[in-house]
Amino acid sequence: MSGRYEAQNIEAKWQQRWAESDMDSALNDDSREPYYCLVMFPYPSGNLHMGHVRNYCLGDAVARYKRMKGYNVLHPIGWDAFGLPAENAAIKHNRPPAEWTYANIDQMRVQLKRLGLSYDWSREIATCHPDYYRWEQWMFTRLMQKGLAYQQDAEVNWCDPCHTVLANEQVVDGVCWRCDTPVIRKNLKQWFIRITDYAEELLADLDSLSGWPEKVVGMQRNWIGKSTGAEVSFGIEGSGDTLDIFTTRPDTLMGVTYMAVAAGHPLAKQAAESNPELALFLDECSKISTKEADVETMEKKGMATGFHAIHPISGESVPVWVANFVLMGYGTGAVMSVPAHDVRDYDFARKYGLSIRQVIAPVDGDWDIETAAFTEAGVLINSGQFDGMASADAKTAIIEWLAENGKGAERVQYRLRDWLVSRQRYWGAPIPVIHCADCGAVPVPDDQLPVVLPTDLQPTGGASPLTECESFKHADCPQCGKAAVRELDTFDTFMESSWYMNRYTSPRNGEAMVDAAAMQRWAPVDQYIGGVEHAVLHLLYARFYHKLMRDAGLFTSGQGGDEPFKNLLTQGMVLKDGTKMSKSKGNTVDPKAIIERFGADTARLFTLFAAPPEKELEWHDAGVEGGHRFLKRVWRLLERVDAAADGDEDAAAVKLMRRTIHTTIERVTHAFEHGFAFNVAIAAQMELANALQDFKPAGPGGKAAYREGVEVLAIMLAPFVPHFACEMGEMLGMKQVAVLADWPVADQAALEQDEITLVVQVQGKKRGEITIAKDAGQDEALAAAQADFAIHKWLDGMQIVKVILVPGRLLNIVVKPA
RNA sequence: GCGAGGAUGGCGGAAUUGGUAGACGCGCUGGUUUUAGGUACCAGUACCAUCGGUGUGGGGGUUCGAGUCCCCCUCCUCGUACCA
Repeated sequence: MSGRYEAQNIEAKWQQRWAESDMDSALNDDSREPYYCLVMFPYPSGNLHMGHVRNYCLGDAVARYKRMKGYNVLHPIGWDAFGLPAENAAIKHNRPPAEWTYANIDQMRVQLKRLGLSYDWSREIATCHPDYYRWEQWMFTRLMQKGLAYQQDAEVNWCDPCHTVLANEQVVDGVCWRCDTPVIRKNLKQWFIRITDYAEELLADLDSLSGWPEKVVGMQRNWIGKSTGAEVSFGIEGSGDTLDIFTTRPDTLMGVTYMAVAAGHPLAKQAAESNPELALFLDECSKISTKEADVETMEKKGMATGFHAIHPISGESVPVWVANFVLMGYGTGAVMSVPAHDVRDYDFARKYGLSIRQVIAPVDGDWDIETAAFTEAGVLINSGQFDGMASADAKTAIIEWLAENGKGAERVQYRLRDWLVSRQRYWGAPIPVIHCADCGAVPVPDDQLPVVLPTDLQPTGGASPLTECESFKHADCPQCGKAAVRELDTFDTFMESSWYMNRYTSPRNGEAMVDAAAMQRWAPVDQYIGGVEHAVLHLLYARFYHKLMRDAGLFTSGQGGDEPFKNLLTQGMVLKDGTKMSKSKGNTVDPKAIIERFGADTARLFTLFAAPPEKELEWHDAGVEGGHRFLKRVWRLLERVDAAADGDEDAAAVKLMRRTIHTTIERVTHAFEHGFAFNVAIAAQMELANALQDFKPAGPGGKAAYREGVEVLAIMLAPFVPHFACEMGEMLGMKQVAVLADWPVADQAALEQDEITLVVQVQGKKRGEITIAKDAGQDEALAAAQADFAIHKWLDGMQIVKVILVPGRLLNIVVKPA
C-alpha cells in the first residue's frame, strides 16, 4: 500500500493543496473560541537560519494543535523590515535598501512556505511599508500632544560605526548590541518617549504575567529597578544652591561624613574651572566610564572639589568629593556618603582618610567599625533625637523631619530611563515632525500622514542620505505655513516591533492603527514564542506600547487587555559544537540543505525532538538522520494496515495494543497542554510506533486495533510533520485531512486493565513483580508476593513489620529478623 | 558581588512531582541482508561482580521508600553589575 517515502514529492503536493484550500486563514467566526499564536517576526536578512526554523516549528506545532482542538487560530507572520543591515548591504551592493529588503522578503517567504508553516498569509505585513508605519507616526504625534514624547538635549550613547545614537537597552556591557563597539557619550538633542511615566504600571503588571518565564519577569523587574528612599537637600557653603541626593538609607543620615558627586555633575565641573588638576581628573573619568569593561577591578578614585555641604539636620560642614563610582545617569548624580554603613563609601573613606561615624548598631551583639562597614538594619546611635529607633522607624521619622523642614521628601527612584527613539539613520520610519523657526517642533497633522520615506536614496555610509534629500527636507510649517524643515532622524526599529502583534488583528485597516473589535476577538496574544535575547528590549517596549495604545483610546483594557502577551515561551539557542551558530564562526547549518536532503518534515521533527523548547539545541547531523529514520519506520507501518490476518486473534495483545494507543494520546495531549515538551511528545509517539511494529494484527480485532493505532499516529504527528501526516492519512483513506482532523481523545475504557503488574519491594528495594487483579487489596497483594519464589526468599525467616501498598504501583514490605 | 537556574549512562535527554531511575533518540558492540560501502533489519548497551551489589555532582538528614523534600559544600550556565 505504501511504496517509498518520498519527502520532496509529498511536501510539494500538500503545500499546494493547503494553499489552494486557504485552510490556514484566521476566521471571523466567533462560534469557535479564538486562539492567537504568535512567533517573533523575522528581520528579512534574506536567509532563514536554524534559530528561525526552531522558533517557527514550535509556533506551528502549537497553532496546528489548537486548530485540531477546534479553536479559531490566528497565526500570522510578517517582516521587521527596517534596520541597519539593509543600509549596510545597500552600501555594499550600491542599491537602495528598499530594493534589497523587498527582494529578501520574497526570498524568505519562499523559504518559510517550503517548511510547511501554517501562516495566515493574507495578514502578512512589512514594517517598512507606509501603510504600516503611518500609524506609528500617528501614535507619535498623539504622544507629543500628551507630552509623552519630547525632544531633549541629553548625554546619550553614540555608536560610531553605526553612526547613530542608541537606547540604554541597546548598550550591552558598554558596547553596541549590534557591532560590539564601545559606545561614546555625546551630548545631542534627541527624541524620547516617557516610558518612566509607566514604570510603576510596567512593574506592577509583571505580577499578572503568570504565563511568562520567571526569569524574564525577573530581568524586567531588575531593569525597571525600583527603589524607595528619600530625596535629601544639602546646602552648599557660600552659595544659595543645594546639593540634592537620593538615598535608600535615610536612617543613616546622621552618619554622613562627606558627599560624593559624579565627574559629570555640575558642581564638579564648576570646581574644575579653577582647578586644573581636578579638570584633568574629570577628563580621565569620562574616558574610563565607557571603556572599562570589568568594573569590578576598577579602583575607587576621587578628588576633593573644595566645596563643602551643610548637613540638613546637624548643620555640620562636610567636604564634597568627586568620585569615579558615582554615576551621573542614576538618581541626581550625587550621593551622601556614610562610610560606616556602605562598603563603597567605607573603601573610599579609608583610602582618602575621611572620617567614619557609626550611627547604626546591630540589634544584638557588637560591631567593630574599624574592621568593616555595617550594612544591615539595626538601632540608631550617635543620631541625637533619633537614637534608639529601629532602622525602619528611623527612616520614616527622618523623612518626616526633612519634609517638615523643607529639606527633603520620600521618593521612589527607578533605574529605567526614558526611551530614546530617534536614530540618525535613513532606513527607518521618518519621525513625523516639522521644525519651524517660529513654532518650534510641530507634529505633522493627520491629513499629511504618512510622512513617506523616499525609497530611492542610496546610503554611502556616514550621514543619512535624508540630510541631502532636498525634496524630503523642505516642508511648510503646519501651524504658520512658513517654510520649515522636516525632522531627518528616523525611529528606532523597536518602535515597529512594539505594536505589530496588535496590527495583525486588523492588518489592512486604513481607518485606524487597530480595530477595537478585532482586538476584542484576538488580543492579547495567547502564546508568544521567541528568543530570550529580547527579554528586556522588545518585550519591555511592546508591553509599554500596548499600554500607550490602550491609553490613546484605541481599545479598552476589556477589549485588548493591559498586557500584549498572555503566555511567553522563550526558546533556547541553536548550537553547533557547543557554541551559537554564526556566520563569523563558520559553524552554521543551512536549513535549505537539510530540507533538500531529508525534507521539511525531518527538519521540523528533529528541531522539536532534539531538546526541550526552552533549552539550547545542539545540532547533530546523526540526530537528523535518526528523525528521518523514524519517519521511514512509521511509513512502513502502512504496509500492514488491513493486510490479510495470519493466525487467530490474541485478545490480550489487542487489549494491550489499545491501551498503548490511548495512553499515548494522553501523554501527547498532556505535552501540548503543559509546557510544550514536544521532545517528550514525539518520544511517546516513537514508542507507539515501536509497539505497532511489534504487534501482530491477527483477526478482526487485531486488524482494527492496528489500524486505529496507525490512524492515531497520523493525526497526532500532524502538528509536527504535517505533510507526512496528511499523506499517511490519505493512504489510510481517512475521512478528514490529517491536519484538520479532530484531535483524538483517549478512550477511558481502553485504559482500564483487569490485571496489573505490581512492583514488590522488600525494605524499599525492588525484589520482583507480581501480576494481580487491578482491585486487589493489600492482603491479596501480600499473599501473592509471599507466594512468588523470587520474592519469598527475601521474606524467609523474617517478621513482617509493615506493608505499604501504593495502588497500581508497588508493594513495599518492611521486615525485621524474626 | 548580587539574582535566577542547573548538575542523571559515551552523548541529547525521560521519570505521571515522594513510589520500578535511565523512556525515546543518537552513538557504540555483535549478528542478518548486501559484490562492497551506505541503507535496512535483529540482539545487546549505567557500573562492578558468580548469587548479588553499587549507582542521579559531594556530604549529612527526614521517610517504609529520595533524582525528587530539608541543611551544608563544590562546580557549571544565564542574567546583572560601583543603582547610592
